[in-house]
Amino acid sequence: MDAAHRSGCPINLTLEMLGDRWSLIVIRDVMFGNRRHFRELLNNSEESIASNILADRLKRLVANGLLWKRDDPSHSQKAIYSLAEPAIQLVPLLAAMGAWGRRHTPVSRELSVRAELLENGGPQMWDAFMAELRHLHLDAPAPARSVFAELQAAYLEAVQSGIE
Amino acid sequence: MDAAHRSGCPINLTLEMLGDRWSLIVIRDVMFGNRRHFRELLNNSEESIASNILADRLKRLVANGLLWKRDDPSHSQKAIYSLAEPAIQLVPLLAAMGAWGRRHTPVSRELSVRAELLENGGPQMWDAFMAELRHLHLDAPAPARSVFAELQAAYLEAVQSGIE
DNA sequence: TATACTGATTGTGATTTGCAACTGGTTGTG
DNA sequence: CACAACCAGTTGCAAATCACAATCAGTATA
Repeated sequence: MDAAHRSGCPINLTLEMLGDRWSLIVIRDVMFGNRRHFRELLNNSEESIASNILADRLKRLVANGLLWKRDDPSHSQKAIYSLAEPAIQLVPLLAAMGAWGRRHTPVSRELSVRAELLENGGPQMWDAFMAELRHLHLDAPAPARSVFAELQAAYLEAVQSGIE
Repeated sequence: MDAAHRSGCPINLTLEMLGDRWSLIVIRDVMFGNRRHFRELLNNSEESIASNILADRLKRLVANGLLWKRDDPSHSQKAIYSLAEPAIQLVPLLAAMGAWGRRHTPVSRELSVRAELLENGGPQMWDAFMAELRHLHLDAPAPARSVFAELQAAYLEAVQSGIE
């Protein structure tokens, strides 16, 4: 085992990889917001991440095999970040986090409708979502159901009904 | 909403409360190791937490309503830390973290048998475990099934079979 | 040529972390 | 009663990390 690790406990090792204030925010935005470029992640971030932190986290997540990076053919300087399989398998974890946060923290309604939908959908919905993420980020075929569209629709409806 | 929060997203708010390298380690040790005193948490910690960090985390977790503290009648200086309901509801989240860590990090076998059991047991086992935690940490009646004992037995067996 | 956009880096100060020593008090033992 | 062990922390300090704002050089667009 790598001496750099504090222990071989799965909870500890998960914490060592993702236990900071920004890593899962970045993954959340790539996953649920489909943000694939540095600037998209930087400017559309609800929590306004700093650019050096974002650069550092992207580098670390790529190094740890959670994201992967490729050139954008439309622009020689642009990079496209995608979820790797380990990050896709974080769906149940993020669903659990959303469910817990919805009960025990002061969430806003618009930002929690997706968490609610994902919680109620259960493992069946998570599997469908993961299949879709494999299509969007890896080379898997498109699944019949688009959980992404369902989540977006629910979010947009919540935003709309909040305005009017 | 409190202006101290970065956003009203449930994932973000969960991260603000628990997204550091130690908070969930402390909760894990109270929950799965049934460690209730400061020194138990300090000395038996697999990851060797520093005493000032432990003191800070315990204070924060109590302030945030995840743990609660009472005097130990057997010793005027001893304090007993217990899980509050929000922390008990972290069981599915910790199960998901364990399951992910088991697949994507270099876990040790002894320390991952509990995670495996908890993953395979599914929501039914998590509910039974939460009922038992409510008995151990709150004033709920004792449930018929002891998931705690099942987890400990599996862990001890793994340790045994590793030695011999 | 001017403007905006690309993924970052740099500099600075504030905060958090890790480590070791220490504190004031309590309890059990000879 | 003396003394060691134990109790929950606190203190001091160096190192690492974080947050914020300004900046960078190389594209693309007008």
